Amino acid sequence: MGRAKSQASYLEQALRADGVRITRQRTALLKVLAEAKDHPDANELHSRAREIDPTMSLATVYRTLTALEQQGLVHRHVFEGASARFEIADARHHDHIIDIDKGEIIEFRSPEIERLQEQIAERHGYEIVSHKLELYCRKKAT
Amino acid sequence: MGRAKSQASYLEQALRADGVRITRQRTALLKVLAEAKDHPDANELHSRAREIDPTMSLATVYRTLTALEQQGLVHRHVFEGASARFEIADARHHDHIIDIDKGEIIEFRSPEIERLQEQIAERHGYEIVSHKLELYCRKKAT
DNA sequence: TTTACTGCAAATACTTTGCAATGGG
DNA sequence: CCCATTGCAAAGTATTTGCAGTAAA
Repeated sequence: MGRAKSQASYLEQALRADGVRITRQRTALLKVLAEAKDHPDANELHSRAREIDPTMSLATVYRTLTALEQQGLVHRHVFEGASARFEIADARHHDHIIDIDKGEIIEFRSPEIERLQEQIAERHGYEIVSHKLELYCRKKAT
Repeated sequence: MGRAKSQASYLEQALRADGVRITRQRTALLKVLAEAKDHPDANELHSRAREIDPTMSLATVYRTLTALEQQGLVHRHVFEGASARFEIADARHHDHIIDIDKGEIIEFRSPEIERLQEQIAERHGYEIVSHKLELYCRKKAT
């Protein structure tokens, strides 16, 4: 819980530094984001934030998320056939396994794949600005 | 051109085999798909097909694409912040580099990365049903 | 002839935006 | 006190769908 709290205040600092005002609604959303262990969508974040501040509107959730995303503080993931999901930007980049039955998201990291990606881009005369690797999976029968 | 023509009639065969009727509109769309060297979206396919059959509606484009996708004959790609793009399903799987300045799409293949993906899924107790690897790139300054 | 397919317009689903009121700094 | 931010409702996008008419096979 210390983790979540400090993460939230870190985000506030970062926003404030950019001349952004910390409102009641934003404090609530940041708290919800910092405490989320899953990858909630805007609607889910709205419900959770409403429990802290019932005046919070969905529009504000979207506006704040967009702002946070533009500062690079939050990542927006658009998985197949679903609405966008959000998570606090982590220092260490990771990709996702999507459990197509349960909708669960599992994070993973593969420096080895990243290296290969760089090589491929290089080979085509490009430099990677961002990338997306998603594995749509099903639990193994076994 | 022979390539495109035979590809189109192959798709017709495959559809027909499934009890799907080959209409004037569908013939036009299949032709357009087979001739496309890029990755057009529904709207673009609609414009191109209209030149062959002006009665073609956007709804029919979407309906036919959905049908083709369900038969596995066409792939739908949803790149960041853009509408879905379609291409005839290729025998050999490939992933994409997206030129974020020009919007161009470059295809590439990496059996090495595929192998690593399998390992990762395996390690988490999953089997991959499908995956998506997209490199959002910018031409190198050199 | 049968019934899958079509165009059209309306419906979705998610996200963004205009506006007047509110409140953070 | 000023202007960024808010809630609300309306507007956007991209895609899907209901319906009555049309046309493959």
